[in-house]
Amino acid sequence: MEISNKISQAVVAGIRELYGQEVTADSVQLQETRPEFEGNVTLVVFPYLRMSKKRPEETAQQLGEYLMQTVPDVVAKFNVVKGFLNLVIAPAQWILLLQEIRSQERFGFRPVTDESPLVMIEYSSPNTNKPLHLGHVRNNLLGWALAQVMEANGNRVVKTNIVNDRGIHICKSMLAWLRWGNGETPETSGKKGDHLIGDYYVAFDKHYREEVKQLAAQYVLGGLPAEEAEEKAKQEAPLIKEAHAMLVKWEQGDPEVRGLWKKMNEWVYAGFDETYKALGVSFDKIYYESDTYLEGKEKVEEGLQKGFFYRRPDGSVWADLTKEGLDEKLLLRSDGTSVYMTQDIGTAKLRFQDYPIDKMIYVVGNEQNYHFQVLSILLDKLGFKWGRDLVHFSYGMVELPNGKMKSREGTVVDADDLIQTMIEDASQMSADKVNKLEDITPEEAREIARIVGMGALKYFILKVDARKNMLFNPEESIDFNGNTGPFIQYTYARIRSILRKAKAQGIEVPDVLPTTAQLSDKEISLIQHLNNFADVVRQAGSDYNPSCIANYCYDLVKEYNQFYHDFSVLKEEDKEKQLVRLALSEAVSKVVRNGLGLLGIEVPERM
RNA sequence: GGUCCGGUAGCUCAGUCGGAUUAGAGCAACAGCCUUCUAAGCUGUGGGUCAUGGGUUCGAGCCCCAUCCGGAUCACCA
Repeated sequence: MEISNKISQAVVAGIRELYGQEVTADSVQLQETRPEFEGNVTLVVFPYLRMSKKRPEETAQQLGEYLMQTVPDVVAKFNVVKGFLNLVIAPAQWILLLQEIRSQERFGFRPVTDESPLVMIEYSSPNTNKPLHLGHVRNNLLGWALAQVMEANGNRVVKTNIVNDRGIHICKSMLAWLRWGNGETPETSGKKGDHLIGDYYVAFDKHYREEVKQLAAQYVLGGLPAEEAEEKAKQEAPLIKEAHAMLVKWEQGDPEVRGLWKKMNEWVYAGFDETYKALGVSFDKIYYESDTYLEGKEKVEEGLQKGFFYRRPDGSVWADLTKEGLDEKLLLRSDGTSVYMTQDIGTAKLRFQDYPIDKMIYVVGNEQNYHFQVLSILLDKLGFKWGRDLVHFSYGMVELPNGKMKSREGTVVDADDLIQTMIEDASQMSADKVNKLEDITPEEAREIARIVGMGALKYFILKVDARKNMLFNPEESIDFNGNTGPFIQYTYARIRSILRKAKAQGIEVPDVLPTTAQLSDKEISLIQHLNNFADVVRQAGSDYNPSCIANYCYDLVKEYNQFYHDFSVLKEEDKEKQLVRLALSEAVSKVVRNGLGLLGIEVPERM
C-alpha cells in the first residue's frame, strides 16, 4: 500500500507538471506486472493520452523518466511496452513493506471505535418446528462471515437472530406430539430437541396427507372435480382444523397451550444451540416473533393515520406501491391479524428502540428479494432512517446433484448429520496419515479433526459467490484435495512447523529486517500478494461478499506452496535470505489465519 | 406476462476499476516428482465460439441494447 501510494502521488504530480492537468490519486491505475515483462508494478497510461496529446509509448517514457527523478528510492528502473509503463521497485521497499505487514497483528483490518457506524446483521432466522438443514448452514456461515468482515472494516456489529417461534407450523408439531408422543422428551428419547420436534412435524404431515387423500376421495364420490376436492379436503381435514384451533387458543393465551409451546420450544432451542456451537456462530441479541408480531400492527396503524396506507371495505390494510413500480401489498388481514411483512416492521421497531442502528443487513435467501424491496420502502415511509438503505444480503439456493434443496420435497441434508460426517471424514483422513500424528494425543487428534472437517464444510460453502445458487455435492465436499479449506489449513500447519523448527534452531526473525537482502521475483510477488489482503477485506466489506476472501486465501497459499517447493528455508545458507523467507512465511501464515478467521474457519497448528 | 438474478473447460467454481498476442484454478484423465523444512503437496499434457447477435472505445468475459436458456418472485403462507 505504501509503495503504490507513493507512486500514485508521484504520478499525480507528474501529470500536473508535464501536462498541466489534475487527476486524483485514486484514478491512477496500477497493477502487478505480468510475469513475461520486467518490473513489479505497471502503470496504465492510456487514460492520460488525451492530456499528453502524445503516443502511448512517448507518454509512458516521459512519466517513467519523471518517476525515476522524483522518487528514485522507490522506482529503480522502468521500461515501456505500448501504453504500459513497467516499474522496477527498489528491493528495499519490498522489505519495508513486508516488515510493515508482519509487524501488524491484524494487517488490513480497520479499528472499531465508539464512533464507528453501528451495523446490525440479522441471520439464521429459523423456524422452531424443524432442525436446521443445509440451507440454514449456508445462511449461518454467510451471516457470521459477513459480521466478521464488517467488523474488520471498522464497524460496530450487532449480530441478531429472529426466531420464528409462533404460527401454524409449531401447532402442527405440538398437536402431533400430544396425539402420538406418549410424553416423549429429549431426555427419554435421547434425541436432540429440534430433531424430536421435527419428527413430530413430519408425523403430522404424514397423517394429514392421509386424511386429505381419504377426504378428497369422498368429495370426488360426491361429485366434485378432483382438483377442487383436494383443495377442499386440505382445508377440511380434521387435523388441520385442530391445529388451527390450537393456534387460536395460543393467540388467546390459553395457559395449557402456551405451557406446552414453551416447553417444546425450549427443547428446540437447546438443540439449535448445539448446532450453532458446532458451526461456531453466535448472536448478540435474539428476537422472538412471539414478542414482535403484535408490534408491527401499531406501526401500520400509525402509517394508516399518516395516509401512507389505506383500508379496504373488508377491513384489510394495504400499501400502494405502484408508484415505486411494485404492486399493492397486504399489511393486515381483514380479521386484523398480521402477516409476515407486518412482523418484520414490528421487529424493526423493537430493534431501533434497542440500538441506534446506522445500517441494517438482512441475511435472507434470494427467494425473498421482492419482500425486502417492499420492506425497504415501507420502513423508509415509516421513518426508519436506515430503511431506504437496508441491505438484503441475498444468497442463492443450495441445490443437490439430484434436485432442488426444498424441504417439502424431502431431499434435505440435515445440518447435524452433515457436521458429524465432515468431522468423521476428517478424522479418517488423518488416520490414514498416521505417521505424521505420532506424538499427538487422542484429544488433540479429535480437535484437529473438528477444525479440519468444519473448515472443509465452511470453505466449500463460502468460496462460492453468495448470490449465486450453488451445487452441494456431498462426495466432492469431503474431498480434501484441491481448492478446499483443508488444503489451506495444511499449508498453514506446515508454515507453523517451519517456524517452530527455526525457533528450536535458535533462529529468531528480528523486527527490523536487513534491507540489503536480495529478493527473487517470486518473493516480491508474494509480498505484493500479501499486501493485497487489505484491498480484499475492503472489497468484501463494500460488496458484502465474503467469497473473495476465501478465494484470496487459496491463491495466496497456492503461490506460497510453489515457493515452498523451490526453497528450503531452514537450510538456506545466506542468513539474510533465510530471515526474509522466514519473515515471509510468518506473514503468509498470519494473513491466512486472519483471512480464514473472517470466514469463521479455524487453523490448526499441526495436522 | 411484469420485476429481479444467473449462463465462463466434461463437472464444480474464480476472474478486482474495462487492460497486455496465450481467459484461470480445482475435480475427473494421462505422464513425472517423496534420502529433501509435513506428498492433504508440486510439475507437465489434453480440454474454451466466455449462451447468441449487435453496439460503446485505444482495448470488452466485464459496460449498453436485443434475443435465447435456466432460476426466483409477483398470496388474507412464513
